[in-house]
Amino acid sequence: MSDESRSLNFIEHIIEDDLSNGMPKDDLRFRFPPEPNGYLHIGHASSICLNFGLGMRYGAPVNLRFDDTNPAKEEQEYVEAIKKDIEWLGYEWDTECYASDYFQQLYDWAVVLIKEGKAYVDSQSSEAMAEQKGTPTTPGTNSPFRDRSVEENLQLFEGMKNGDFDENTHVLRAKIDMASPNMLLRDPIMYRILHRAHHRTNTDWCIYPMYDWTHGESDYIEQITHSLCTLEFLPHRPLYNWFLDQVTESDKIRPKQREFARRNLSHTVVSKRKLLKLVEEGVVSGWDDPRMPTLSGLRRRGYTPESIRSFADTIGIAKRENVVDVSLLEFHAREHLNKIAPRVMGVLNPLKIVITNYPEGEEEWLEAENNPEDPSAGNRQVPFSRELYIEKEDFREEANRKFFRLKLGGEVRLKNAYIIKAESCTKDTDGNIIEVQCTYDPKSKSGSGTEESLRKVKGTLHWVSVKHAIPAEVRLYDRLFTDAVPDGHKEKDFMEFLNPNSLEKVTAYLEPSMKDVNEGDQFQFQRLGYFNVDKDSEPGKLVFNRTVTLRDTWAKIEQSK
RNA sequence: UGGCCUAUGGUGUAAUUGGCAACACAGCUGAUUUUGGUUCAGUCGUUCUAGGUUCGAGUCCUAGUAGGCCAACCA
Repeated sequence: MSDESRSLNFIEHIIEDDLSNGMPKDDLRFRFPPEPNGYLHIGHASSICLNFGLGMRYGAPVNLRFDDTNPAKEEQEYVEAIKKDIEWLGYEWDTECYASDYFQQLYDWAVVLIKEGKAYVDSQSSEAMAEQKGTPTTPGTNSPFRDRSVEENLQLFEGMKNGDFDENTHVLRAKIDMASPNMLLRDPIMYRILHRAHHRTNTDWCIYPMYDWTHGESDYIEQITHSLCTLEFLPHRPLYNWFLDQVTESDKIRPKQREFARRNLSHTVVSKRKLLKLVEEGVVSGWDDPRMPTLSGLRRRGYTPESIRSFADTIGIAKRENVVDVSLLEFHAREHLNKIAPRVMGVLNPLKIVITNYPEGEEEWLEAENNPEDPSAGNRQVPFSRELYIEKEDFREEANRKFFRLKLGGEVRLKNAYIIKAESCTKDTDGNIIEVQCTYDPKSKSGSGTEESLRKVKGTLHWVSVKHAIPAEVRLYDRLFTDAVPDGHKEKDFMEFLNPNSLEKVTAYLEPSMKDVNEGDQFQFQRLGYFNVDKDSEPGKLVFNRTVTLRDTWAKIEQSK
């Protein structure tokens, strides 16, 4: 992938600077460090594309490291889901690592810190410690246990490790500065007691290291050169460096943490906590509900990895707050799907038309192009007969000349078939149009080359033959939230902005070529949008998801009225 | 109100590091089209404010304003 024309983002500038200041290119190493406590979402995709993209750009290894220091929240299920998502995106990690692999090393280093008088066991309640911590505007005060002897600390810490104490009775703290203007430097907790089984170390440990103590040291152990994280960790950087100072040897690479702004997507939320709430409250069917901004949801919805990668590449990376409009993501989906999705005809909202001058009982199979963007996709046959379905919206009894569709006395082209003219229509007792009687011009057959077939008529409609149509469930999705930034309101909960119409299920009628499709297959239903086969499909009962509609300038004209 | 970060069209991101503010999306016009799709052409619109340094400032300095982050035994 050559992208020489693309300008560098600020992270790449930092790396280029390091390189020109003598860092050997071969030293470069990155990592993607998810916590296995939830599913990856579109925000993570940016981070994945950043780190793995850097790896590809510089030919550097990228580790996948699970930040699994909290057995209370983390599960193996998430590990598997995360690996699947990264592979799906098309990236390969160098080494699969776990912070839990480093528990012993971390413990040994903690003992060293205690011996050097740089860490101590505090035996207060969390409330008491919180109180002593002070506030951003007032300094904290020292813990009464801050000056315990090294021997006592060592003994207590070992007791903690051996499971001699209950949870919440002791913690190990770094001895830094209770008056620091940076709250994180006010004697941060390094270890807490947790009598919990860990998904990998089981019950080997009764104490678990905290994020700050773990992350930088893990980077150091793996010899990561550039540890990239989101902006909320920026105040952690001095602490990251302080911990690194305690262990770094001069002949080894000292990782550097740099921070970028997390990407927000409009009309959704990207926070594991909020997404979890949607799942738990049954607002969506699960983490992979096609309305979810999770990678598994987007995948099920029909977004391709290519489209997500090009999206991530386009929005780039920077340090300011941002809300990327979801229409940009949709653009990338359409751009890719337009190239690869075979075209088929399907009617979502059927209206029956009868071609009165077409012989009863007769049918013929017409040639249809599979993809005008890709001639190698070939052709297929679609059946034509006397009774057809078209979209309800494609017929009006009367309409002005801007309406390029079927109206009484007017002509349209049926895609791949004939030119028809609407002669009359029938209504039910409520006045709803239930059938349109049309005539066709037998000489106007598509591709026949006749003078009639070359006539220009303004509208072209998609259609299916009633007799040959396959009914299928089609799920039409809309934005999950009605507000562009549902969690951006101080007084209102994001749940108040849920879109009640984010899912509509209809029975559609599809051309018979769709009989043998498989889960995940993607199509363009002509004039409607891109759809894929959902995993809920069963033999004889197809289910489709609408990935995204086609660009619809007609809808815009209608809306603006 | 302590510390830190950020501020460029409607949105996102650039600007050869102090030298003509650009790219994509969205919007709007038009052309092409057997998808009101695609494609093509065009168009709209931008450096938070006030000072300062400089021949020259989006970029550097000062002050202000606005937004964000920080007081979990979460990450």
